[in-house]
Amino acid sequence: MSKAIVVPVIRELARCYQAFQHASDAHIRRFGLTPPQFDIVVTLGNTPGLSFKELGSRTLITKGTLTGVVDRLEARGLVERMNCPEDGRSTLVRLTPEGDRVFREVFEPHLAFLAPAFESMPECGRKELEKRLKQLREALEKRSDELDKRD
Amino acid sequence: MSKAIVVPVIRELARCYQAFQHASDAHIRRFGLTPPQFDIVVTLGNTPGLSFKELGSRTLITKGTLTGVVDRLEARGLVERMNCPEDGRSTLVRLTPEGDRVFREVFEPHLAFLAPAFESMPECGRKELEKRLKQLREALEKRSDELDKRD
DNA sequence: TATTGTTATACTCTATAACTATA
DNA sequence: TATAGTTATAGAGTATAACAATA
Repeated sequence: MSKAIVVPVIRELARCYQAFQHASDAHIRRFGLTPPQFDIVVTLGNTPGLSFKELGSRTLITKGTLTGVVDRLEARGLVERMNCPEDGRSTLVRLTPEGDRVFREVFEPHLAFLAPAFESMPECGRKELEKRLKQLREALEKRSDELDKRD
Repeated sequence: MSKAIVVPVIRELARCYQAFQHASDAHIRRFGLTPPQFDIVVTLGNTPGLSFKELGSRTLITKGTLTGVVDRLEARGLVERMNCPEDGRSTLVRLTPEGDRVFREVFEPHLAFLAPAFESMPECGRKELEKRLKQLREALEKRSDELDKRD
């Protein structure tokens, strides 16, 4: 019976992520960014720029949606589009200096704000959690591949 | 330095939940439900009905949004509104027989589909993960309370 | 032919604030 | 006065499919 095994862990995973989201969203909105926009800014942070394809696969935002989210960030001067020298079909997105400033001003305080929650857990507990989450993620990704294969 | 502590665990938490979402969303959409709609149906499953207030706090959907999501589920005949006998201001939402049927037909296969990912982890690993996630969640909830207090 | 990104469409979700009715 | 839910508004995200340019 799969239910007894799956439900308790899923519930905790979902509730934990929701708690994270809840703490994050309220904090992020104070800086005038939506969660997907914040996701993009953070993903682009400390990179030389990423293609739409890569940005999409890292954030799980599909390409049609991504165009819109990037448009809005571009309109606000936080990111810019660049032609990709290696592949004429590809467009790179990178943070502008202003975007980089926002990344640093938003991301660092955001982490500092969340830190107490993580510091309350012993070092070994965090390591353990990290390891188990990684295991589960990899197993879940295999399930997604399985679903894709059915099409 | 908070960054070194927070980032790796958050990243794994986020990636793991994304992997779960990714596997779930694709699966759920095959049944014609959006993720928030599925969330509502699952939350109402095996209950005698919940008030909007309770439904909102369990799913983290704010009240204005919730009205719309419930409207769409009601239009499809999956849920129904009922007056609350104890409090005239309150409205209860519960699954219709059809909604209950969908709950069982969608939720069980959904779990069965995800199960292999969880079964790949040893029993003690799941328990450990569950425990750590709960700890982290409680700590994160405290951070949210902290943010609320500032207003 | 396949891939990258854009555009177009239609709908859902979202925050927010004003509103109604009950308590 | 406070609370539960609705309505109104405006914007953002979403899936999907058709499209252009390049590989």
